[in-house]
Amino acid sequence: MEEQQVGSLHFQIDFSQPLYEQILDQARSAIAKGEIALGDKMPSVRELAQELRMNPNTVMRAYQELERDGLTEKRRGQGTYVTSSPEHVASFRTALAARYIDSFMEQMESLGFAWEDIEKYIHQKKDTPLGGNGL
Amino acid sequence: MEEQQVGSLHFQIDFSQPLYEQILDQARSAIAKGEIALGDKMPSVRELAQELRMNPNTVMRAYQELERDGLTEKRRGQGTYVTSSPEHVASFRTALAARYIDSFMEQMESLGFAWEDIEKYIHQKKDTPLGGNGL
DNA sequence: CTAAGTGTATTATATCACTTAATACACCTA
DNA sequence: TAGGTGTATTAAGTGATATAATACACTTAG
Repeated sequence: MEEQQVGSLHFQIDFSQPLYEQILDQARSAIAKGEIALGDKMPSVRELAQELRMNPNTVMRAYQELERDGLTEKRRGQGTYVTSSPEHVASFRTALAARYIDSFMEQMESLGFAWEDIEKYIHQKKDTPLGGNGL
Repeated sequence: MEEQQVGSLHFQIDFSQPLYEQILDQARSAIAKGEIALGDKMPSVRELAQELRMNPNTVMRAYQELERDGLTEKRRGQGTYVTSSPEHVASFRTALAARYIDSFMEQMESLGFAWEDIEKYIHQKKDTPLGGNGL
C-alpha cells in the first residue's frame, strides 16, 4: 500500500490491479471531483514515473487513456494539462457513472434481485451497514 | 459469443474474461436464481469441459470456488451437487450482493457522487434509460 | 543557438495469470 | 471389474503487464 503525493494529485498504489489502471482511475477521480483544477498542469510523464517508482511507459499508457477520455490535453514540448472544459468533465463523469450503474445492475440481476430490491437495499444502507435479505 | 446448454445449466462464454470466472459467475447465478434446483447434480468436470470445449482443469478451478462459496458439495466418486441448504444459498447471495454494492458505491464516490445522487439515479433509471447530471 | 524539459516510439526482456495437454491416482457404484 | 467421479502433477504455450535502454520531435528558457 504505497502512498504518494505528486503536486495536487494523490496516489495510492498496490499490486491488486495493473499499475496503469490505478493511475488512470485515481487521476480520473481527482479530475472528476475537482481535486485538481481545470486547466492545471499534470505531472510530466517522467516526473510521475519517478515519484511512483515505475516505468515512464506505464505512466504513458494511463495518460493516453486520460486524453481519450477527454479529461486531459497534451501539448508537445510543454506537458499534459487538465481540460479547461467543464462540459468534457461533466459528460465523462455521467458516462462513466452510467457504465458503473449498468454493470452493477447486471451483477445484481444475475443474483435475482429486481429494481425494487436494490432501491430498498441502497435506501437501508444509509442507516444500517448491512441487513435485509430480499426476494 | 458461445452459447451452450448443459443439463439445466446455460452458459454463454466469450474471451472478455477468464474462462473459469465466466463458468463461476454463471453457475453462481443459476444456483442463486434457482434455475438449478437444490440438491441437483451438476455436470461432471469432464462432461462440462467437453461441452464447453475447454480443459478439465479450467472447469475444476471454477468448481472448487463454487464449493468454497458453499454453493456445491462434492462426493468423491459420485460427482458435484448443488447444496441442499437454502440457508447457504441465501447467505451467499446476500454476501455477494453486499460486495457488489460496496464496490459500486466506492466507484460512484470516486466520481464525487453522494448517496442521494445515486438513489436519484437509480430511481430515474426505472423510466428513462439514462439522464440527469447530478452535482 | 543551446540546453533542458516535454510527449512519443521502438526494441528487447522478464514475469505472471490463464489455459491446454497428458497422465496418474483414489474413490464410488453398477 | 469396469467405468464414471473428483483430484493432483508436470510441462508447455500465450498474452497482458511492466521494465529497461534508447532515440526522436517539439517547446521554452537562457
